[in-house]
Amino acid sequence: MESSELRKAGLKVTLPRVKILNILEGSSSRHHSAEDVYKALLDSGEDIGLATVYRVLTQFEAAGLVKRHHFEGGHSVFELYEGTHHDHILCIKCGRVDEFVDDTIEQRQKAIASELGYEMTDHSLYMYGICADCRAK
Amino acid sequence: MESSELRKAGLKVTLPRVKILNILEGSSSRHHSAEDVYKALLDSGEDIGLATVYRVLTQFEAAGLVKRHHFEGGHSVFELYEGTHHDHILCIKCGRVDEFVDDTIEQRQKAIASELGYEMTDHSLYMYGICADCRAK
DNA sequence: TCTGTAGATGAAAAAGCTTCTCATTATTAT
DNA sequence: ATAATAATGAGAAGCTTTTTCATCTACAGA
Repeated sequence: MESSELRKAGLKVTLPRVKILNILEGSSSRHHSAEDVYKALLDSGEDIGLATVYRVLTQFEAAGLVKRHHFEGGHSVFELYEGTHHDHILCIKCGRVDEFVDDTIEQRQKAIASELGYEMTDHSLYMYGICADCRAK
Repeated sequence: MESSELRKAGLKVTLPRVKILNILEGSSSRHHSAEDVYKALLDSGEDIGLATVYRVLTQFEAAGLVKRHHFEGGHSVFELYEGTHHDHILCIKCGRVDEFVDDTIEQRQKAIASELGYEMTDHSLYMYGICADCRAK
């Protein structure tokens, strides 16, 4: 059960945190805005405030349970972190998101960071385009 | 003079637009938030509203004079577009920004987009880390 | 050069998204 | 069970950015 994940993260096991974790784990889509999570909570009859959703997601991020992305458009998107880094490509028409990993790119990034004297802590690669479905229309 | 750039972009040559273009062109730093530009205008004695700064920067972006970046931290950063794409690495301690281009990465990106069925319209790679200076401290 | 009109501006209000405040409530170690 | 500590909800507040609207300006044509 999820409580162990929460305990491991040093977080008290509370109803909001369990419910939010449920939503992140048991949803067909992998990327959620805070608003998405909040609406899903309302839909399932939970009376949890938006402030709590933001707080909990931020804590989850700090605990490494969740990764926060800054897709274009201003708002944050959260994704369960499952131990594997990957990058994203988004369709600007329909919002579809695909994920990928490319070792060549990963290695060049590391090399570039150290060439420039940086100790890399994070990196994010977003590509934007029009997906096959939208082009077919 | 700058008026030709504005005319070429189909924009009337107005004082706010000329001044803002001046700031973008004649500044030591290449990356500016809207607030930065606004403050620079105030400092040089111009009485131009923040709303106009945003409007003008957005128009410049649409006209291809400027590129908008979404660095982490919520707000947009604008950079004069000089015909060459490049990516960024940012120091999370001091805010320093370095730029780089890597053909290997560029080509892998194109390949990945088409493998996934996308027609790529844009891409952005941001790396975050601690620069040499900050590590030395 | 004058003038009309489409377009640009400033100020303030509004709109998102996100965080903070604080009184109340729930969790957990004892 | 209880005390101490942390979490929650509701609303206010904060930030960045956009919109509204009345006023003003650039510039094409007379």
